[in-house]
Order: sequence, then C-alpha cells, then structure tokens
Amino acid sequence: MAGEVVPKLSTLLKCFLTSKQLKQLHGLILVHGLNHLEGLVIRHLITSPSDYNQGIAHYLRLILRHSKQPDVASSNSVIRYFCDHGGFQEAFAQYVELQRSGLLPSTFAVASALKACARLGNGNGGIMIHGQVHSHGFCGDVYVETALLGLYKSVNDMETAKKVFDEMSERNVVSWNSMIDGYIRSGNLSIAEEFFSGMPNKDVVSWNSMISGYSRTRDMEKALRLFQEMPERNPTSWNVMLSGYVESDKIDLARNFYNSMPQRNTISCITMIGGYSKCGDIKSAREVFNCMSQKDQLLYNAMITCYSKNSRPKEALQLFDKMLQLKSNIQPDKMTLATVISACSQLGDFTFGSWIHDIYMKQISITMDDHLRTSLIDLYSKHGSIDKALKLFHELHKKDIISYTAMILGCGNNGKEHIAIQLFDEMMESKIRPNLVTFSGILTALSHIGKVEESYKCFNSMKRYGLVPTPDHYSLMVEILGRVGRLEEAHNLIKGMQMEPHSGVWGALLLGCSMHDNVELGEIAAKHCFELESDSSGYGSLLANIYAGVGRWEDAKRLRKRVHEKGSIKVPGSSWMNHLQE
DNA sequence: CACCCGTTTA
Repeated sequence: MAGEVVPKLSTLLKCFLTSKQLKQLHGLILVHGLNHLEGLVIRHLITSPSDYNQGIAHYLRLILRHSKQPDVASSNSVIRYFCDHGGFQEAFAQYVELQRSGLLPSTFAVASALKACARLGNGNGGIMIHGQVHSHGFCGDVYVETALLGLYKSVNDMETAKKVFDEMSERNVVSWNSMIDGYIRSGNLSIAEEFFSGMPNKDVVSWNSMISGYSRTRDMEKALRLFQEMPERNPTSWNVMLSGYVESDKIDLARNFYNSMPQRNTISCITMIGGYSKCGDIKSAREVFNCMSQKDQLLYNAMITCYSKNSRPKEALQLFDKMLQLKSNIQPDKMTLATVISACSQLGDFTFGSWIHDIYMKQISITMDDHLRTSLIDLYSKHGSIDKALKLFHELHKKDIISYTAMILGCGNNGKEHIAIQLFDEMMESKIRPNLVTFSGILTALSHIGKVEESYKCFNSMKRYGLVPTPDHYSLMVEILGRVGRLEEAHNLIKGMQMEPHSGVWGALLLGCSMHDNVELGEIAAKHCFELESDSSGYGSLLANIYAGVGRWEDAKRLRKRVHEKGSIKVPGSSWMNHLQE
C-alpha cells in the first residue's frame, strides 16, 4: 500500500494545502499506520510558502513529539525553520526536546538554537548549549562558533564574545560583523572602527553597521561620508542613514533623503512615520502612511502608535478599526493591542479596553506579555480598579521603569499612596533609574498625604539622576506647599524657576491661596494665570472664592459676573485689573 | 551566523 501512497502523497503535498487540510491528511496517515510518511508532511509544512504562525508551530511540535520513530533530520530542520521564522521560543524548546531524547543535533540546529537564545535574551539557555557544543565536538564549526559569539554579544558580554572570536579556528565575514555590531551596541565605537578597518573582506553589512554606529552617536557627517564611500548599497544602507537623520531630529534632512531614495520599503516608511511622530507632525506622518500602497501590520502599528503617542486616541482607534476591516487579512499583534489599550486609557474607554483583555485577546489567541500588562495596569488604574492593576503588576516577569511608573501613578491616584512610596523605594533598590514621569508619580502620591519634607527630598534628588524638573514638577511642589499653607515659600519656588512657569504652576499657587484665603498672593497667581491661559474661567472662580472668603463681596460678585458673561477673562480692560496692578 | 522599523508610564 505504501508503495502506491507515497507518490500520490508527494503529488498531493505539492499542492497548496491549508493547515486544516494538512491536519486531516496527517490523521489519515496515522490511521493507516504510515508513520514513516510524517517526515514528508513536515518537510512540506516547513517549505510551504504559507506564513509561519503559532498554529503551524504547535502542530509541528505535536507531530515530532508523538511520532513513533524519532526523526533526527526532521527535528533539526524544524528547529532551523522555527528560528528562521522568528519562533525563537519554539526553536529553543524543540532543541531541548531533541537533546532530551538523546539525539544528536546538527550544526545548523545548534546554531539556530543559539541564535534563538540570543534573540530571547536567554543567556543561561545559550550557555547550556555552549557546554554541549564542547561535548559534541562542534567546536571548529564556523556557524556554531559565530552563533556562540552572537549569543555573548546579545547578552552584552563582549569580553566572552571576544574570547570566542580570538579562539576561532576560522572566521567569516559574519563573525567580524557580529563583533562590530556588538561593540557599537555597547558604545565602543572606536573598537568597532578597529575591527572594521582590520577585517579582511568587508561586505555591505559591515558598512551598514558602521554607518549605524555613527548615526547612533549623531555623527551624520561621518555617516554620510561612509555612505558615499561604500562600494555597494542595499535598502538597509539607505534606511540606516534615514533613521540617523530621524534620531538626530533632522526631520527635513530625513525627508529630503527619503525623497531621494531609489526604493522605499516598509521600514523606510515606518522610520519616516516615527520621525514625524516624534516632532508631532501627524499630518505628514499620515501622508507617508497613505502613500504606501502595500500596507502591512507593522506599518499600521507605526501609524496607530503615532496617533496614540500624540494624544489622538480617537484616531488611533479609528485606524485600528480600519486595520481589522480590511480584507487583506492583517492581524493585530501584541504591539498593536498594547497601543490600542493605551488609546483606550487616554479616552477613558474602559469598556473597550477591558473587552480586549477579557475577550478579544483570547479570540485571536494573543498571549499576555509585560508590555500588555503595563498598558492594562494603566487602564485599570485610571478606572479605579487598583486591585486589578496591582495583580497585573505582580504578574510581571520583569518590572521596568515604565511599569513601575505606571503602578506608582496608579497607586498615587487611588488612595494607595503608601504602596506608591514602597514601590518607589523598591525600584531604587533594584537600581532602576527613575525618569521625569516617575517623579511626577511619586510627587503626586506624596502630595496627597501632605508629606512636605519627603517631597522636597524627592524633588531635590532629581538632579542626581540628571533630571531637570519640568514645570509640571514645580506645579506638584507648589501644590504640596500650598496645601499646608506655605504659600510664600511656594511663591519663592516659582520665582526661582529656571524656565517659564506655565499656567498650571500659578494655578497650583492660586488653589493653595484659595484654601488659605490669601488675597495678596492669590491675585498675583491669578494675574499670571489669566495671561497664560485663554480659558481662565476656572481661575477666575478661584480668585472670586478668595475675595468671598475674606469678605470682599463686591470684588467677588464683579469677578463672578465677568466669568459668567465671557467664560474667559482678558487681561487688558478688566475693571479689577487696575486693582491688581497697584 | 550579521545590519535598518513598530510595543508600555504624566
């Protein structure tokens, strides 16, 4: 029977089969006891042009795990297939399984597993494989050794990478390029230069890496010189230059360069969108987006992020909607959803945000990761579901500055100030550097519980982290001082500011004055608020309250009338301004 | 086996 089936099966497998059809076919193979044909099915799966996805990965692992005769060749090819298609977790897991069943991996499988570890940041897994490399006698294989070098480079251990490099019996251009990339990423541009000039044969990647090194240090003159000198360019060369201009905030130069490019791919387009997003030019970003005829998921992600980052959550959600409506079968991924959840938080659309968490993620089988958790922490915090947010926070695999900050803010705004302080201390102990947003969060928490001296300590410590307090931080300090009635001190703090205070700073002082019926400083604060803000009705009411509080009913009445009539108070021509300017 | 893009916090 097998004699007949094999040619038929081979013919069949040459056709395009959906993964569902393949599963049915595989079922038939098992039913007829033709287990030796499983290898054929696997080979078809990993060479078929259809996209790699979790389903196929899962299915392949299932076949390998349950096949009667262990098939080393298939296992090895599958590891390589996973790795080449970004399934690093699966590649590593499959390698471990192969190892466990006592089979000998091929050099390609070892190299792939090492690459997978490098990409996953799984240093320990990689080091484990390194040990096995010795016992299997794979040392001397340039692919394996270069992958090993890549592993140490990816965990920022250039010392060991260099050791591997020095001990290699044979080096190829990739080994050299990997070293150059490693030194550039660790900020050792001069060592990278040495390797670059010392290597026997440079290829386009070597040149591109060096250009990206100069781009990173904002040295666009050197980058351009190298770009002009290089013997041949590929699309990456152009894109590296482009991202250099964007990174150094030279958006006009970037645009010129973009226009002069011989060909533009999705990456060029995403880079431009990112550049425009950074300088708030949403319109130009959208134009670039629209120009691209073939839009993929990454492009959508970039544009949705642009909207979200620039406080346009409505547009972000609209574009997300459009992305889903398309017939072109673009699936959102973790990154899309993290951004969309952030847009929901900004809008206060808790219903949609939690629907994504509770239902949609399961529907499209997207698993939770730390980025998603962080955006959900923010969503739940803003909705007041602080316990849910805390639960997510404790489920994080790696707490970073963003997640700590989101949680500190959430606690500070939901009556859990002491947890906020605790988290802040915990964060400092784990040597995570706070940023400006973190300080906004912790100062908010301290403000709510009236901790003046702690706030000062906190505020003054910003310098130590190379942070310059923004007007928002001054606002918080003024609010804290104002709350306890230290208004003169708050005023002095504002006067000592190195930058122009915005209306929020004076507004905080005005609020403090209204709580303590301080007319004198209240008028000064109000005056600044009216100058800085076109809609001053809120400030006007506050000042009116102060007048009323000290019994100046006429002034209060007159001011309230103006607020009521105009909704805003123009500085010149106000009858009571004369009084203020005395 | 190497180079370029997109994820989360006020």
